[in-house]
Amino acid sequence: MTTRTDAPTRREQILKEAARLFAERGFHGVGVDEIGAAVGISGPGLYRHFAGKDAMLAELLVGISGQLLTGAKRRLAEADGVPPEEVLDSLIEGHIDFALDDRPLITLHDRELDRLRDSDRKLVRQLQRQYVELWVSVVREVYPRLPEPAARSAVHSVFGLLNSTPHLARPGSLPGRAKTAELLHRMARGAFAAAAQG
Amino acid sequence: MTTRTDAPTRREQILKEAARLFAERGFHGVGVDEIGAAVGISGPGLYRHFAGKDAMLAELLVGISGQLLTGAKRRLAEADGVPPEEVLDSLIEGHIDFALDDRPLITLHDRELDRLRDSDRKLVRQLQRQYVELWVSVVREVYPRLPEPAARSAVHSVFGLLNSTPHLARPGSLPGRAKTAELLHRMARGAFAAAAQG
DNA sequence: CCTTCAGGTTAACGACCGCTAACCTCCCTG
DNA sequence: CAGGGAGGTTAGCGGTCGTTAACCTGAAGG
Repeated sequence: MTTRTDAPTRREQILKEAARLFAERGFHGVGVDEIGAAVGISGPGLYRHFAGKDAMLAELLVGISGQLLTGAKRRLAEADGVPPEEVLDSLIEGHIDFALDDRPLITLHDRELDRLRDSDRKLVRQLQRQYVELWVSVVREVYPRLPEPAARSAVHSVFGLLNSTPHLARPGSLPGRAKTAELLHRMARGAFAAAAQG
Repeated sequence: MTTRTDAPTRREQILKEAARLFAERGFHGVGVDEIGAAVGISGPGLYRHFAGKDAMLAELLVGISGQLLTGAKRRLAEADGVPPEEVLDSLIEGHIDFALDDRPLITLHDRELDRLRDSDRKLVRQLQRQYVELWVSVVREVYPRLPEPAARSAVHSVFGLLNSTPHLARPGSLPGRAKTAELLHRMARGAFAAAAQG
């Protein structure tokens, strides 16, 4: 874990608020003035930190995809000799942590991809594909009888399940973060198990 | 089943194309000229059929929510004396049919709700809530030991799972509609079962 | 045959939005 | 203590977009 104690840079503030606003009202629904206002500067001041509105979205989406992939790779690298069931649990846990802690990013991740420049979109898709394939390989180790296309569909569907956290009640009303994480984890495992039981 | 054989009205054409475009590029990302062009008329001609762009989105979202709720109510009404497991299967089947046959609508359904006028948004949310509560009650009949908050979370998560169909490969490359529907169905049941196994 | 009206058309207006230009003001550093 | 860059500011330009206005046309109906 690389925990940070130092204050966030202005750039990071902007990205965080932009993510929240984009998730709430959509990329085209948010003006640069609003993003600026959210961090206490106004409008064109943002251009001291980013080339443009598109660049903010690109950095957010590339960051998310990269972070997910990097985390998954790390988990896989650390799992030498560990039974595949536990590796899958680790992947699920990592994804749930992300979905619960960075809901706006999860929302953006599958919602605003098409608003990117071609090159950025290709990069993000490539990272996403690697992430999916990594999951598929682990799932097929746990359930060798599951054909690859079905495994891939199952992985996408489980992502849909785990990424449903933004639709869950506003933080506070749900049975607590730990309970929610555990429920999601169990459901994901149950879904995979059922998928394999063809 | 109320199958239609007559040609779609211009209004319906517009709604269908608008749904596709909104799903592809987002509500704010589509201009009225594009919607018009998609049905062979241009721009302001749309205003002979709708009060404005907002009205199209509103009609789409209210329509989706209402259709889902109506279908679920019908399934429940037809299930007198049927074991709750089969009722749940019927609900799942209905939702999968919708998700597979109307992907753009499913996409819009949880993506552009916030772009609605207050009154329309309240209506849609009310319909959605009724739909969720209907599922919750059936789920709790099948799994009486599952507490209500957990059941509600589980239902939302399963919706996420079932609504993942737009992310599945373009039609044709996946293992066939029937196979996909069956896989999704199995996973949904597995997810619920695992949720109940606290 | 004239009227009416549904369903189009193009022109244009007003608002908004992303972005640039020009300028200001600290604070750091040689 | 000069000066220069980092990080703001406001004014404003150019383009886009939703919407309205004004006009046209073909088919139905008395």
